[in-house]
Amino acid sequence: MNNTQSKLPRTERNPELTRQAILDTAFMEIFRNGFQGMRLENILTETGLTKGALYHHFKNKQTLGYAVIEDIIQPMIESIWVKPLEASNNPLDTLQTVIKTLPDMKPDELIQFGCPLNNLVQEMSPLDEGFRKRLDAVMSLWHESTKAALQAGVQSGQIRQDTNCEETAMFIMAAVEGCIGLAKSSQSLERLRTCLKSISGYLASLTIDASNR
Amino acid sequence: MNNTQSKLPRTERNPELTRQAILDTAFMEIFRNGFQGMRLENILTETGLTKGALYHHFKNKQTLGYAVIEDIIQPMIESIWVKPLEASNNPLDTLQTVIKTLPDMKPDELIQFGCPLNNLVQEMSPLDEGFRKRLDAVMSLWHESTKAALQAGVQSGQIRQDTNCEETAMFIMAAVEGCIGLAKSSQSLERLRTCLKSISGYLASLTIDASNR
DNA sequence: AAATACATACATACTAGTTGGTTTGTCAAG
DNA sequence: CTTGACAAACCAACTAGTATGTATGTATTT
Repeated sequence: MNNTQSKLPRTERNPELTRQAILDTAFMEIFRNGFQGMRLENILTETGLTKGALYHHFKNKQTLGYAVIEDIIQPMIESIWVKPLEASNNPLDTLQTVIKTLPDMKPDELIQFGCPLNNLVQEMSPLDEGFRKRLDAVMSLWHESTKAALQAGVQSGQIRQDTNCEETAMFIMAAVEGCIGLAKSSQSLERLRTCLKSISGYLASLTIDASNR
Repeated sequence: MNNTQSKLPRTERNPELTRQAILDTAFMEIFRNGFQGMRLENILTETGLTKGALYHHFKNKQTLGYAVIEDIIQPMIESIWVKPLEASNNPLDTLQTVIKTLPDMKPDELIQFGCPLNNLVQEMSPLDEGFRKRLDAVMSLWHESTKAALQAGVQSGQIRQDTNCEETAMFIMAAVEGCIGLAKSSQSLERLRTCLKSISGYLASLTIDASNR
């Protein structure tokens, strides 16, 4: 009787669905055009909603942006990085796998628009402290799980004991974002793959057999 | 008699100075707020010019953006990376030096606003093909000089023969941009330094003595 | 169980401010 | 005296945000 399947049941009221539809659309608009380039009007036409609905659920454009970070981007990072690494019994291998399979998820979007998290960091961190804090919090989540994966590699004897996991984790994050960003200027999936491959090479250089110091 | 010292001589006419003043101011505004966030009005107030002057020298906002890439950002990349690497008789060492001394140039700006080139790549590449092409051209310049430095390292016997200089150069660029971008979310110069240090570590892993394959 | 009261979830219409861009005029230089 | 290099005033489009109205759901009272 009730159509919870359809995205936006016009006749019925479903605040949860409505809010989620706004968030999803806002995310894609921000992903494509940046936060400053996002137009509320586009969200309304794409969702079929009106200003009243939007401003009922969100105080203003800024807080809508905050909500996109917390409710869309953070869960995204958690599902791609945090959860797989936590669930794995060989986090180092999982880390390699995640990096390697990254371009397979949504190749077109990844090449064209890059990383939603990094995009917002680069655009909004210097402009809005509220953005910066929330984005930094997500980065910290990612950093912690990556660091833990490396520490597991050290404990399992896969990685050299003298590895600074804190710094190495940061470098891996930087490298991943750098690779994705680099592919954007050339719009080349091939370039992204080869660039990510270098990260694997770097990780390999941290293994015991690769060192003879 | 003529005051070429002052930025903008009001009474006299100096189209070259005027154009440069617009470009310089536009660059800083783009650097801080992004291209979409840049307001022509701000450029006018900061330069003391009017709409007439701006639209005399530039057709529209878009071509002003293009000119900033070609006349400001490209020379910047050339002076920081290309020229030092070309002039050096030990390009690999010079590469290390450039990376290491990067945070010393304009630390505050670098942490707060990141890399002007990468900022524009991330923001505008997906939105405007004209931007993408021009930005990709600058990236290619940077890539060529970095690749040449690595090849010099191979020829001098500092780097392993089996190194893929093309791919490694791309990875270094990605890593550099990634490190700068990472520092932005935390606004930490310290983090930038340690992150860049990891690039040196990676370069070290390419040297002959570090490999035992 | 029905009526009342109130809150939630939107829709419609409008506004104030912004912003890129244009038109026209003017002054200096070659 | 013609062209280049600006200045001043203006315009049309856009855009976030608001004011107001309305339909629907829900709790309370009787």
